[in-house]
Amino acid sequence: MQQALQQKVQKAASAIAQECFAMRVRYLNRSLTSIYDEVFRPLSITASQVNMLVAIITQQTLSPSELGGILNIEKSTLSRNLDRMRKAGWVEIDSSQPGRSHTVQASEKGQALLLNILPLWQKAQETTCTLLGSERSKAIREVADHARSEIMKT
Amino acid sequence: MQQALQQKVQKAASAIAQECFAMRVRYLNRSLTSIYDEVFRPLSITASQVNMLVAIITQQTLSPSELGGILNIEKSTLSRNLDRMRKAGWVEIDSSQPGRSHTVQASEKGQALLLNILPLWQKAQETTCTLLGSERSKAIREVADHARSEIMKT
DNA sequence: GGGCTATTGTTGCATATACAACAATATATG
DNA sequence: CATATATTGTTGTATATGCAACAATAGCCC
Repeated sequence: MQQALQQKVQKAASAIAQECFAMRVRYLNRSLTSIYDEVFRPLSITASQVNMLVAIITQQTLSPSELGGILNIEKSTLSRNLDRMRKAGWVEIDSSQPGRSHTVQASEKGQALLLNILPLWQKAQETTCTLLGSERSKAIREVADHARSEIMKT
Repeated sequence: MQQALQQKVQKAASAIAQECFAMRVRYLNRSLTSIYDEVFRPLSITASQVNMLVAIITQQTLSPSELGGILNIEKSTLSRNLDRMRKAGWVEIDSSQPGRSHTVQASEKGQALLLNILPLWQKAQETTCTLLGSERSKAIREVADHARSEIMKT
């Protein structure tokens, strides 16, 4: 490969490495998810599942598609994630009205679990805050909440 | 379930929903990754693979474990991701010294691909900047780069 | 009402991710 | 030098994620 081309390639790689937003949120995702997954492990629940459980309990009852809208999770992903949580006994899914939009809600077991999750979550939250610093932690909230409001518009 | 307990559960869920960092970076990850995946689709490469290719080209040559350190990706994940990229012909993996640390580098095809990726990446980058606003975009960079420097210390 | 379209959910397939266990090698320590 | 320990990489297993295609239903327009 020519010298000139090589330099172009290097410059392109450097530019992307120094600027890319996707690379950065993906890095943060891996790093923070591992913190939360680790503290939740004694309860055999993942960070992803805690997120879903929290959203379901907050909303009391809702359809899978509404939940997908709130969390911006694709319907097929949600379908299988919910199925795992149903098998674990944390949520109940009412598919009685055939074909109609299903309803999802937390079971008693799922609600009780959340109370055990809370102190573990607080620990992970603190670890994260220490890692990022409190100013940057606030920034994460601000950015994500803004993105969510923008995405929900559409 | 008792009324008092129900309230505790609701409060816990609200607190987590309003504060959780993991929920937020996971949301951003899904939202931004889909923007980049979409623009890269014509080249049959994913955002994750672009990240890896960029890191490899920037470093010129390095071992899988070094790459894992840079991107904070678990070694087993990396092993399989690299294998897919090798099969696609974008990287070369030298395992000649048996048992010793392997070396990874981009192939000519991989380097040429990066030049085609660049304009698509710029488009995704702009879309993201419009979605987040330029101040918040800067904040993402600041937070992730700080986290990376903290994590690299250890 | 009848047909067209949009919404909702599932399934097949592929990639991304990580833990645990393993194998092989490298390094340190006595 | 020999053994104990640490590093490196792969493989088995499981969850998380999304696209495409499909099925079923709901809603709309005439």
